[in-house]
Amino acid sequence: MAKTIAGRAEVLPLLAEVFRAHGYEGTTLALLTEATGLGKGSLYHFFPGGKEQMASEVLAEIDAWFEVNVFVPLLKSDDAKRAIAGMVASVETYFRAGKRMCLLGVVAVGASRDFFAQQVHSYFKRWSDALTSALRRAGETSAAAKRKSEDALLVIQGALVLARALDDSRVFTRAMADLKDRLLA
Amino acid sequence: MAKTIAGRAEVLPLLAEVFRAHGYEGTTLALLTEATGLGKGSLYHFFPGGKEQMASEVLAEIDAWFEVNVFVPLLKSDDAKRAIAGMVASVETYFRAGKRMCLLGVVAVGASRDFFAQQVHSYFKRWSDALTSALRRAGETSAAAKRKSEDALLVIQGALVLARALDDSRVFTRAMADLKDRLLA
DNA sequence: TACAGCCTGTACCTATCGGTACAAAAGATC
DNA sequence: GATCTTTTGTACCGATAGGTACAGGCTGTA
Repeated sequence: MAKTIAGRAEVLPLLAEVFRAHGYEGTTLALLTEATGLGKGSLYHFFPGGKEQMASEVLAEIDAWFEVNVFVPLLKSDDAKRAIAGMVASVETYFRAGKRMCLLGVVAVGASRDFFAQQVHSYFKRWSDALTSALRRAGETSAAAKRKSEDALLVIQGALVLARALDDSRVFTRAMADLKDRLLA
Repeated sequence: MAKTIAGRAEVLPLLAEVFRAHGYEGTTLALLTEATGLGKGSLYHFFPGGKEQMASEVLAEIDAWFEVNVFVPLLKSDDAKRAIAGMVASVETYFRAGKRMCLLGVVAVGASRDFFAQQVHSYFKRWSDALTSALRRAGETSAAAKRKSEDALLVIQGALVLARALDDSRVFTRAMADLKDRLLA
């Protein structure tokens, strides 16, 4: 019982890295068994829904991480500016200073978006709403907060893409520094 | 002879749309034959290198389009500000107001980046350099021009990702309007 | 109309895809 | 240690992947 849950919790991050690196369509069962050390038997035991279920659960886990570490602080913190700065810092560590892609973004870009449209939409919407809330509490007008929050999300995604395209993670680091300034200006 | 070249020129855009919509790994020969109406025989006659060659030539064609319509104007125009505004307008039409993905970005994000790293890198680097040049001529300092140009590229990519994730092309339109203001400020 | 190219459709190839079946193993429970 | 459940490896499945072979059709030029 306890073992099962523990096993799942250990396996999900490994699956996540494969999906991140290869995208949904590029990820094969062979890649997944290799990365986890688990045979197909085990994988399908834990995830009877196969590849699609694995991706969906990985997405859910990432979502949960952001919920706890990013959205809630943004929504509940007494010090909104501090929460915003914290968000930028979290994002920077989470994406390994630009060396790690955003799986939600990767999925959004591919054809698999249709399968996970709901999860992808919800993730970005909730993030945007949380940041908008913090921005308003930090003194922005409602309209400005909304615009800035949308801008922030798109800068993060774009910085990840460009850093990878140019194979230069400093692009991401610089963008995060600029973003922080712009959000707290 | 003439027919061959014409055929190629007609086929490439059709291939491009398939790669855009499905990514490199998600694109299958079946999809490609369906989209072009050409059988495998014809496809392999034109592109003996198969899927990889098709993608590479599509990338090259897109690159050429940007070279002519974006990079050169940015580099050579007498009126730098006008050229920058023109770039934003071109980008907006090219990406169909956010409904069309950037294939170079899509490739950069996937595992296929390794195959096309050179082409992807060159595209973004040349774009960035061209925009930097225009910004300097428009009165920016060298450092500010470089930063703003990098920022512009990343905003474009990010806006495409976020617009697709939220399934709302207005995200892209708004981002382009903001971008124009920021570049010409 | 004959001939020489280019072009195309069909059949076929092997490897791998995602997924299933199931029996043996390994753990837990008593 | 016997029994019952969870976990695993292996073999296998049909479908499809990307790619090749090649015979014939089509096109121009003469």
